[in-house]
Amino acid sequence: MGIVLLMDIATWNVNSVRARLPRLLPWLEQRRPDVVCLQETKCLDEVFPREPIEDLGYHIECFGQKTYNGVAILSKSTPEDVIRGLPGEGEDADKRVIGAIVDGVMILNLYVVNGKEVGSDKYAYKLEWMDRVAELVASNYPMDEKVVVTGDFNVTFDDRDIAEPDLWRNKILCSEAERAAMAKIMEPGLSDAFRVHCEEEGQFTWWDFRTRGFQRGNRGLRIDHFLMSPPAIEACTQVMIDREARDGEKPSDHAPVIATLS
DNA sequence: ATGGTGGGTTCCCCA
Repeated sequence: MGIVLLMDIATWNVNSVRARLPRLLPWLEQRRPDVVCLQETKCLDEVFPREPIEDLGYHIECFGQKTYNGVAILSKSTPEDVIRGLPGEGEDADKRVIGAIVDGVMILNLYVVNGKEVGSDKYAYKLEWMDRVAELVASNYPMDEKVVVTGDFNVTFDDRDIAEPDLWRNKILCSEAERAAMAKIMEPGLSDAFRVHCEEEGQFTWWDFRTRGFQRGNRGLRIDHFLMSPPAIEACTQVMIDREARDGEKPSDHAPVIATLS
């Protein structure tokens, strides 16, 4: 008799955890995910809004900075073996990585560098940063364990992940080098869990505020992902994009994505 | 259309 696992793991780029509290708190109450990986929390750990989230029964592990970036893991069970940042980083490095083991599942939560524009300095930084993530995954995450690498990857896999693929051809979030960097992260044995369950095009997780892409006919991209090891893929029964959370008053520009392991 | 909107901070940056 093994342990019965029934676990909803969510990922959500909230674009400021403090600004998003009026959406995050009711969403936690409604969806009650067991684990929530947040990105772009945009605050120092000492001002992370712990109380209202703890009141809903969540442990909080956060790794933030002022203004930019910031990640957190909320979990109903106590997280173990928490890691913050990439190996060898200095104190001033971007806060983009937090990991933990929750109920035996090895979770790695990433806010991947955006990269601004193909060929820019930030683009080079993105590729180099993703290379370091690949190193971490290859050396510290055994593929015979349940491994879930999730977050905002700022990379699409193929044309199905892009509302207007010809407009985005070889642009940021869609270039071959970014996709190769994704493939390198996944090389030890991770798969795109969403595509195990859904082959359809037009399934997006991010819509640009500036072009009003959500309101103007679902003009989005799929850039928030669940990469899973074979035992996690085996346990994963569905991956759903919660479009409702992208609608309404003061949403983030990203929808949450929820994976169920059973 | 090299913008647009939104969040955080500072008189602009990042997405």
